[in-house]
Amino acid sequence: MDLLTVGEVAERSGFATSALRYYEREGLLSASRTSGGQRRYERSVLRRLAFLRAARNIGLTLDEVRAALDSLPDGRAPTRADWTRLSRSWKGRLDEQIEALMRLREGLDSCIGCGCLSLRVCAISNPMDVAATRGTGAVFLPERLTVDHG
Amino acid sequence: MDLLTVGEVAERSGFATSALRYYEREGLLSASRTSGGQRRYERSVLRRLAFLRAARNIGLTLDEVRAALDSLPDGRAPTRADWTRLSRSWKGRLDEQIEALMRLREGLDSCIGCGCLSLRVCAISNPMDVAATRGTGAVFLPERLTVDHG
DNA sequence: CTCATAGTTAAAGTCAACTTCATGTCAAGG
DNA sequence: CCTTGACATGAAGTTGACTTTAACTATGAG
Repeated sequence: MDLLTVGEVAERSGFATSALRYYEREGLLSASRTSGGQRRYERSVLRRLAFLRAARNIGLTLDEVRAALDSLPDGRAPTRADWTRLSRSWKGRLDEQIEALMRLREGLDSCIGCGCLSLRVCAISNPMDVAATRGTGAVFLPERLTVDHG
Repeated sequence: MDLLTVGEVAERSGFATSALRYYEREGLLSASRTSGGQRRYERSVLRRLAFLRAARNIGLTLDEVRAALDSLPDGRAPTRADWTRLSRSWKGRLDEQIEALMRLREGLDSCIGCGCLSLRVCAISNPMDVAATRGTGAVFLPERLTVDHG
């Protein structure tokens, strides 16, 4: 058997079938159809899904994943340059995230160390002064990390 | 003026008034009312909101923030023990997050270094082997970081 | 007293990334 | 041929953390 059913792809990739159909609607995946209308996937879809999972793990949105995938012309395999470029940009994002969290942790460490009795005098819990001088909004983290879903 | 209006609290805390009302509905905040029904906040609410923002920055859900705030009896100021306990548990969470991201970055580094031409042979893009032996789902990150909103 | 500004409510909308549901069709072993 | 389990679709539901809307009221400077 050369082509895979949606169930087989689901099992092999770890994505739910509903997710696979969703990705197809979103233009991230494609599949041929049987005469009866059922999806049949080529094996290469597994690589694509692996890429997708890795990207999602790193925190990319589906829009970003789509952009990355679209930068790889459909027929050909990704070149070394493609892959280097993509993974390097991912690394940059990871670097940023890690740095932001480490800064946060540093603040927390000094706060535990100082043994302050009240939240009033503690820098990490009472960043209003910072907010006052820098405007409202993000205090500890870069914008991107503090704006979640709302 | 001893008590603050919702607008003043919004400006000083950086939260939108709609967020402040939402927090009140959710039992995270409280305020007295004027004869006309408008909210009037005590100054201490600013500390509470600072705590809230710090916690949210670290990635706690509102449920978790509520639990933390509920562990501080309403009338009294948080003791040193309270504060140490809370910030220590936050640090643990940060440590975990940082470690997960660093592991991810390491995989990415080795992947860039190896110069593999195809996603097929690359560990970070093609974790199916791992998935096959460890079951489906999280590949690079601990469960908590990979399960987002769905 | 007037009027702009700021406040009130309940209910519905938003966003991302899916999942669930209702209803109906396909594929393949016996 | 029949049945069972997998697959199809569109529409609606889920989650968390808010925001927006609509319709109305309070506050306080002038």
